[in-house]
Amino acid sequence: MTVELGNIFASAVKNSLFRDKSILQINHTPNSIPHRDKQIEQVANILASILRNERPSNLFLYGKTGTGKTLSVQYVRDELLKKAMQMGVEVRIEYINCKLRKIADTEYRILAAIIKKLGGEVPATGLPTDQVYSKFIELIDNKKQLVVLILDEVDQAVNKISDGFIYNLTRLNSELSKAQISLIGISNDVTFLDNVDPRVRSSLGEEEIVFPPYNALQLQDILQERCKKAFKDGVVDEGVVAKCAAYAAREHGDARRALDLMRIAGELSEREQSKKVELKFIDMANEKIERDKILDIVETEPKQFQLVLYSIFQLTKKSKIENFNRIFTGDVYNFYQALCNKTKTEILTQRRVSDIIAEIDMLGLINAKVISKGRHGRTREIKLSIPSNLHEKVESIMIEGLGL
DNA sequence: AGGTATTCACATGAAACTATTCTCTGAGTTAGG
DNA sequence: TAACTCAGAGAATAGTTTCATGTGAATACCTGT
Repeated sequence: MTVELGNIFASAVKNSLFRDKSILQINHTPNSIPHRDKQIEQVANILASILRNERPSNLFLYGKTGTGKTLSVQYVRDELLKKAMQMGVEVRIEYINCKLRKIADTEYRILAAIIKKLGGEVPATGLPTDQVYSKFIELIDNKKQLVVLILDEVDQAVNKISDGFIYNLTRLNSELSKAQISLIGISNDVTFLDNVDPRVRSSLGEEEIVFPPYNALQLQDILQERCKKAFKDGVVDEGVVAKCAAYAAREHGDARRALDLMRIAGELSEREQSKKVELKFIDMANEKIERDKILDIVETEPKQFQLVLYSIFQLTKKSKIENFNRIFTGDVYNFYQALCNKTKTEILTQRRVSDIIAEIDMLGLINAKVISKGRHGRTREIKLSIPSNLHEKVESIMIEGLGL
């Protein structure tokens, strides 16, 4: 039996609620950035010295996710490059996201990524790091120019690698004869500069700018503006935008989250053949985002993580039946060992499993709290924090993934 | 009763090891002149 | 003799093990009343 797809497609086109969905996508760069005037101005002020051919101060930006840091810097960068072009000033401003796994999450790879952006070539491995440094120097020092490196999510890089590499970068200026480098560090972690080598702190933090979270009203503005362009007229009510903003404001004012929510709510409304984006779709979108995130994590984590998670899963189940409500690291490890024997997998040390538990905690799948049981030692008390309507689905994914 | 010292069961840290992937180098091999 | 092949040395990285040290508070152990 053939399904009549023609109708589905036809109505999909006709009933589209979107004018331009890409406006709500996270990589979209809007041409105005509301409620960030002050920060943009500050960044611009500091970088403006480029136009006088002076090296700008190193700059450090921090604020939670989705507070417009990256967007603001990109914006200033674009404007500045235009201006510099007009004035014939030699500048390179390169943006590197230090969190991208396999691309720029180690000292070597960050350097390699920069070099690549500057037009050089570096093999993925096999070269000593200092050789990569000299290649970098060679590449930029051939003429008088200013090089600004924007390092997004530096905190990630630094606690993965050590702060030595930022120090190296700042120190590089003394080895350059013609060119000069400035750094712009961007971090989500407000406390990042506190636990970092003082030399790095003073050089990277020559100037600091804080991006506070958006409040619900500001988020509403942002959403309002984008919705006007992204959706067709009359599709989104005032109340819907307000609710969406309120949801995101609860999550530490994350604009990215708000936009995602809006976009997915739109998609869901379309799928349901609704003429408008209704309030209930915001709720559904919220659930869907959460759900997709969890399922994605569970599917993509490596086998050992799944084994540990599966152990926690089973123990949680057992604890409900037998009524002993608390689960500790030791319990998990025992179950895990048994599970490894059963699946003929090699058993990791408790040390490692302890770290894995901590990592699963970071991912938000469980809630692990270090507690002391007094004479009975110190452990993590572990609680599953996957909503119960997903349990079945998650369990089947793991069973399949582990071949149980 | 009130105070302190112990002790448990891991947490947390640092270093070292392993396997894999990749480059570079130089010895040995090959083919053409 | 130039070009080519291939093994071995050296690097980077991810994931782990080994060794070492840290730790919060329930309990055991005193002490003096």
